[in-house]
Amino acid sequence: MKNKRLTRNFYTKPTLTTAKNLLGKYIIRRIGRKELIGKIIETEAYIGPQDKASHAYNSRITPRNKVEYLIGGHIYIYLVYGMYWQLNIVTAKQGKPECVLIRALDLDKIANGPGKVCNYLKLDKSFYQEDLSKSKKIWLEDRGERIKPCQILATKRIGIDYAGLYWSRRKWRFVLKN
DNA sequence: GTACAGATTGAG
DNA sequence: TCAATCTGTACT
Repeated sequence: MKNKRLTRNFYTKPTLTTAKNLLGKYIIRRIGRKELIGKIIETEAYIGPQDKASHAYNSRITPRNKVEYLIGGHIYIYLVYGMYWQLNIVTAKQGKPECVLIRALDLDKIANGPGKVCNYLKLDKSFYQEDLSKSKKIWLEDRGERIKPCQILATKRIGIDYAGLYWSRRKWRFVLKN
């Protein structure tokens, strides 16, 4: 099967669906004439208005999170703890502040953590609001790998205990087994 | 202009 | 288990 760039309609599906669909897909980052390619092996969903752990909880709109309200396919990238960049992919339709955090990639080395993902892919603020369906610098491809439901592990989310047990225990983190 | 909290990481 | 670390955000 031919490598296929993911188009807009991949990103506009329900967020939990897209979070699972993203597993096993490839992220392509072009730097000049080089390409960095990594398989997505871990994702985490954030569903804005209802999700206390989300920046868009209670439909908040700030200059930082406003891209979450755009139609799926845009990049939401931001700095946390003053040191680490977090790569998110905006999902769902326009007006719905939902996104998926890319937590881990498999490149030549394993990027097992959101901060490392951005470090290895050399992503920073300049990618804010980049459109994955059009960008020449970064996009996603389906390389024909079939992921079976039994390969997907759903676990509780990470690093958001402050949001309370109810939200931190939601199994919205998806890991690709091996 | 200023206070403040954080979707992590790596060391112990 | 736990603290380093510092930018962007939000509010005055």
